[in-house]
Amino acid sequence: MNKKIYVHIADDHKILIEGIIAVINTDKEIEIKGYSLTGKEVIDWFDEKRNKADVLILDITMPLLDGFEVLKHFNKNGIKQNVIILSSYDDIKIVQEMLSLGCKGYITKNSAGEHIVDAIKAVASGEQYFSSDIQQILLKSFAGQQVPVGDAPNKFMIGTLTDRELDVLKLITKQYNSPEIADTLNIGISTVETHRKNLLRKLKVKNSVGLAMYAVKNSIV
Amino acid sequence: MNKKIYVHIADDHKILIEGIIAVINTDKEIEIKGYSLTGKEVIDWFDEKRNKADVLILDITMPLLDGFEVLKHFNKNGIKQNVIILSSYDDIKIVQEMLSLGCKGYITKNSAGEHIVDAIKAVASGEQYFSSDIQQILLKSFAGQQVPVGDAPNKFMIGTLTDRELDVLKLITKQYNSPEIADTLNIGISTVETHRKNLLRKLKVKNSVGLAMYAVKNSIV
DNA sequence: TTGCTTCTCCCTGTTTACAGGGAGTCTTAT
DNA sequence: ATAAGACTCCCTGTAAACAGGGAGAAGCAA
Repeated sequence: MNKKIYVHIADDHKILIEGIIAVINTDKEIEIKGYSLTGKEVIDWFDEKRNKADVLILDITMPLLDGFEVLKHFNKNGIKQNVIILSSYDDIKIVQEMLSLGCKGYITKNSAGEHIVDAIKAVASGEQYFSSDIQQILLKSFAGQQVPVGDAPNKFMIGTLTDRELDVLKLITKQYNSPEIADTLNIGISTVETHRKNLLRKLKVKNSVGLAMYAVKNSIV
Repeated sequence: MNKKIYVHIADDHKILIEGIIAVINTDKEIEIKGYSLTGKEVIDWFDEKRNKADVLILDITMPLLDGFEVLKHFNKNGIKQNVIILSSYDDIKIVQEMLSLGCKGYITKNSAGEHIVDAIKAVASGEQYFSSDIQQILLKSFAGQQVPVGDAPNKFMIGTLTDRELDVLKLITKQYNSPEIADTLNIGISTVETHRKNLLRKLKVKNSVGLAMYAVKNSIV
């Protein structure tokens, strides 16, 4: 038998984590090396505490920092980490975004537990792994005439949004006003309004509602 | 040892169900008698198949029919069923709505797995059970001067919106401002703003972005 | 008839968003 | 070294949204 595969799990629902641990523990080859309930905990676990894991099971929706931000942090700091996204989202744009951020696997929470075990082993050995529903939508996006039709300009613009603009946009969709956004991001209100102006201009929408609708259509939220 | 407690689980995430089963199986007193992935499956399981369970673990967010609809169906058909809500929502209004619909327990997915076992045993013996975070917000709602009983939570206000309010809401999502909406509907700006106020109050959102997000989530647009 | 709801419109304010500028610092790439 | 982009903050305004009231007309049901 080869050496054990060490796994870290990040999800904001503790019950789900415990469940996954229970499922995984049926396999002698895999060992859980800790878990996190927020994106910040994940980063701390890998950064400050210098921990290591062969595979990170990562949820997208988490407090403080979400899965996107975690992967961005890894990339920015040159951390090479095998990541399997475990999410309830099966949106093609989210999957593509995660792939471009370097995740090695993507399974939905609709999957059976055994698939997690399969995914972990596959990714640990350098392969990729996608649950069947994700495989299907990936195939469609390749075979079919590429993504939804109408928003060619939008799709183009999404990449041109800066990190900070995305931060502001996400908070706008949470019904934060400018002072609240400023407070959350620790920047001035003027700065928030500058980002707002640039968002309105870049995305060619009229007002905050347009920003929110854009965010929804493009699965930013 | 007394007789076993039979439990049915309903959640749209199969992984979570498997996890809960794994956690519950550590307790000899409790036995899983089936699970459902949608609200419709739950109703079928209890109705058509004449199955019984001492406790139903019920998620709120599910396809076809959600947790609210399941409880409403039980009430309408005179089915007395011990229900524990297992949800990621910790909103006081949702908790109160569920209590008024007759649920006997409410635990969040942030809870530890052992709390599920505790909750099942408590509810099976006729008691109520709330996880600590739910207890806190319930206490707050009693202690604080806020008594938000009158209105149901977001998801169920949709039926209470009037035709005119829906007209306004749809135009808001198209990034119309109040003067433009007034012009489109041939009514006064004051009237539009009255509808806006009522929408904000009924749907319990902060601003137009909240209205737009609500419209998207509830497939109004 | 009485009561309820919807739809309409008005009033007085305050707060926020939007428009259109400028400008300094910092990092990154050429 | 210079240029470009990102991020930050400031200014002056106007337009719109939000908050909390009141109130009349029409329709419908108990």
